[in-house]
Amino acid sequence: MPTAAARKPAAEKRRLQKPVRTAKPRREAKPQGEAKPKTRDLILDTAEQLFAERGFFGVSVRDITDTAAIRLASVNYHFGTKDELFRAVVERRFREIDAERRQCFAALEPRLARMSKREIVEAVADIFMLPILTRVTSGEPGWTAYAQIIAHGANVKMWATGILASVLDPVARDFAALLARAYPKASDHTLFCAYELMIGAMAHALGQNGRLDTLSKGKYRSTDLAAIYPKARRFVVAGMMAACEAKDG
Amino acid sequence: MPTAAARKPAAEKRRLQKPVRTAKPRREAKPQGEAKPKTRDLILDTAEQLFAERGFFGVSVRDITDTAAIRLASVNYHFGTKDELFRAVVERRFREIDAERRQCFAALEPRLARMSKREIVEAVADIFMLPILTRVTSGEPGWTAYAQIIAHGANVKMWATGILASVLDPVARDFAALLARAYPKASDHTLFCAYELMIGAMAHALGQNGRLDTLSKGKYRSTDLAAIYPKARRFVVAGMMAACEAKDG
DNA sequence: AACAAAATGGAACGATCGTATCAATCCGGA
DNA sequence: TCCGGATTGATACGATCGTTCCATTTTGTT
Repeated sequence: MPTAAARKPAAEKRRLQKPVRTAKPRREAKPQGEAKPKTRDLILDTAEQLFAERGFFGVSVRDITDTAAIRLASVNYHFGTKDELFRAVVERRFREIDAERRQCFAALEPRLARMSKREIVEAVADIFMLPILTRVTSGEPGWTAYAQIIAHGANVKMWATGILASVLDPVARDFAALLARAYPKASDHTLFCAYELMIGAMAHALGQNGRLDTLSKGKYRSTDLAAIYPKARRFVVAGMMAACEAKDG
Repeated sequence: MPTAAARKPAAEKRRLQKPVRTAKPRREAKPQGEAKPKTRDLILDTAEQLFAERGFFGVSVRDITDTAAIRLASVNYHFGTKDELFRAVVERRFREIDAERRQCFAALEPRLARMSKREIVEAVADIFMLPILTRVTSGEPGWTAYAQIIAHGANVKMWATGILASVLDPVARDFAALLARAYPKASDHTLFCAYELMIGAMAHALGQNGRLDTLSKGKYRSTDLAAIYPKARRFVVAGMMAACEAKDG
């Protein structure tokens, strides 16, 4: 069990003592188009894995560099601070997911007028889940780690309204707007609640927290998302429809 | 933004260097029945608040003692290690919640045979939520913090299968067994999935992560659980029924 | 081959970490 | 009033934290 942590005032004080950032040589994106982004991606992959397991504060930069067998200065060179590294870890995967989601939205738009309420709600669930689900089940462990980081962060105010807000917010509005097409008379409160409840249920499933394993004494696995998703889909579709159809909403 | 963290091998190494615990004078429970549990409860309250805000690794013992204006040694005296303090924080509230839930189960048992599927599923949602919901909405901030700690931990494998497992596990089985009374033909996989999906949705709402505030630009508040719960209840009841009624379950 | 830029290796800084020690103080029962 | 255990104050220790610096090596381009 790891133990240490950091005191908030400390970091602030240290930063205040040296306010002038010494214009360090730091790359934003690699100029070479293809072959050798070794260290940078290795840092991202390793950090992603460790952040997923123990959270931002549970991982030190030295944990990452030791695991990846690289030197401490490389992290500072490529990413600057630990915060910026975390942000880079999240944004790398998010870009890919977000692009696919936007394509799905665009493809859906012309068909929307002819879709039933249920079909629209099913589209909300699928557009949210399928892009990340297919990647998680594809086998690349990085996507599982990313899903866990999001599941983790979405349930902590500090992250959900902090670093992750820029990632979570725009999509949320898109989804709520889509829900509104099925339920134009539902209030914003109802739409946002329905969406957030879906997020909670889906994130809990995506997080692969191992509870299904212990509850079933090893008979089922929380990593078997292929078996879980059909049930999760039914759950959230029925849930969102029930929430949005309430008279008082 | 706080920064530091701890390296796992470090704590283990340190513990290994001094394996003999020097039988310290540490109380398990206060002998005095009433008036003066000042410091001990102050530590618990402060730790609870900070753990809820930044998580276990985001809070140092000195954060707690500084905030509470007490001395560092008192934490070690009353609780031993930081891990034991965290466990004590969780278990204090859990005992109260768990007792009430067991009463609810007992009170429900004689009526179960005459209840509809829907009524049983509604009972699952209510018995899970109402004990903690009434306390959170009662105004004591400690219960909000506790809810956030659980919401946080339930979505991280490390906690959900670690320290929190002893808290989450027995209740989960009770609830799954209750669900099985409504859906005797549903598989364990279906029942556990339905229950866990409810946990995910409810925990996300209980966590009061502030996303409802930002999404609605301040119009609604994620802390207004009285407005959210009716919708969450409809959501999870419909969701669990839909999940359990699937033919392939 | 030569050279500037990109990247790494190695070491260090000061701050903070969890935990422990121990004398001084508090406090209820005798 | 006194006394012994419960509790606190003050301080310390070694380890680890995030971050930085600079000399050295690698690398792409001329």
